[in-house]
Amino acid sequence: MTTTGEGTDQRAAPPATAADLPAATVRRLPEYLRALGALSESGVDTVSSEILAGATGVNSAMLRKDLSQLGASGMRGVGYSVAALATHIAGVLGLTKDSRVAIIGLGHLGQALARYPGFSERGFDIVGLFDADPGIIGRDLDGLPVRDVALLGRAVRDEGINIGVIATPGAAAQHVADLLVDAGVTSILNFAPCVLAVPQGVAVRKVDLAVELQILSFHEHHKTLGRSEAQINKRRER
Amino acid sequence: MTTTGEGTDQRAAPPATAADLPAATVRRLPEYLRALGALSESGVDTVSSEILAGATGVNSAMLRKDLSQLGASGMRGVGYSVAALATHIAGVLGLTKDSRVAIIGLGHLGQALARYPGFSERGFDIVGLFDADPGIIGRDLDGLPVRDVALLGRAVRDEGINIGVIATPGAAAQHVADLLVDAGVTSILNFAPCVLAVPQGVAVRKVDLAVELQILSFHEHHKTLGRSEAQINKRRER
DNA sequence: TCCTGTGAATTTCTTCACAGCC
DNA sequence: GGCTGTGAAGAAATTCACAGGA
Repeated sequence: MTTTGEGTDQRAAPPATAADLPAATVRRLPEYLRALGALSESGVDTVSSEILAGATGVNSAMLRKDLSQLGASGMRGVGYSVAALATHIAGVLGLTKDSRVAIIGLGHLGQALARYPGFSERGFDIVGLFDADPGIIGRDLDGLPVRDVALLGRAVRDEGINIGVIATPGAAAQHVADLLVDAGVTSILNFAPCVLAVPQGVAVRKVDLAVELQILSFHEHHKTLGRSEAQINKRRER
Repeated sequence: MTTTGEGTDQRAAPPATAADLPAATVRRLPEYLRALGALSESGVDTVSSEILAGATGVNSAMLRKDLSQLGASGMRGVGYSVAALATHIAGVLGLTKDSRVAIIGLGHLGQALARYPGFSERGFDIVGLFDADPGIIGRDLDGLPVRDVALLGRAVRDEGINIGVIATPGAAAQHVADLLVDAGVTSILNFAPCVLAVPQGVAVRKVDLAVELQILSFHEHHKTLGRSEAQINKRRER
């Protein structure tokens, strides 16, 4: 995973809530949700764990275990209600209210993120764009102006921004993270190739595009040595 | 994370090679490499596991275990040679020879990827751009023309492309993956929001930007519900 | 003394396999 | 018969803790 910022909870057993879901389960929930959306559009209204697992590349027992941990419940002999399950997962993920996102750093990647339709489609409103480069400040991206990063803290407070996406060069990323944290943001998605230091309680997820390619490079490099293991891929008719 | 394509190895013990590295270790190697590069630029030439672990956000015992599995070896009482370790890791990852990458789908995201300097900086040469949209085919991106995706198979073979990056809409992704696989590509990085079916032996890694935000949304949603967390502000370090 | 390398313990994640309900 | 929910087993990943070399 390419992720940091997880909190470790060593507190004496509190009443179990959805907040106690294993990290591995949380990672899979968005995937389930996407598959459910696709099924829903195809007019399917009930689905078995076997089918849904196939559509998301996981084992069906794991899927059932994940769902039972949510408190979601299927019907024995029948399966899960697509609509009910989607609603339930969306609720657990907190997608019932839209999040307000700021993107900091509007180079090529930041601009692509700003225009990525997948964000607004899934309830993430991009409400602020910030950069430090005077040559970029003032530009307009699909109706949103790029503002000076010096205005970031105030904007976070005034505009209810709760997620920050950092797409700056590595050298600027820590400074931006500090600004976000000081303004009260507790969720950060970091595309810069560096590890961010943040206080406990702030969640950081990191996506490094070059890292992904390097992992592929490893597989490519060692494939000749007679291995395979893709296994998620049961082959499929096509 | 938000990643797939990892293998589970249930084969009877083959001669141990670098190819048998645990998936979790492989995922961390690029991160170590990046940190080593930064140290190297700062003129540091020896580093302890404690320091390097700090720079990459992992536990020092895990770092040592990872490195010892590579066959890399440090000097007791001293640490690791930054240069030697970087060379060693790059070798294991197969970064000694440049990879040849094709990007398929040149919407906003694909264009940003095509221009992302991090790829070429780390030895990934983008040598082909492909799209199905006549309005995009023929455009020029920093000197590379966007070609018709119908030419993809031939280009893979003629130009030695060994990694495919899919940045198309979800509906087109499986078709593109099939083209890549049929042409002999065995490493695919998928940005489309769907699970790809590929034969065994093909490595697929998936990056879904919206998934990352949804995971953050979960943390955001449950942070308030989480127990008091009296000392959310442990603050410190950086 | 400082730091690596590693067995053992621990925790987390995944799969199996089957009881129970429709 | 089909399918969920789950205890128990198994595998993987992580951390501990310390022996031993420089």
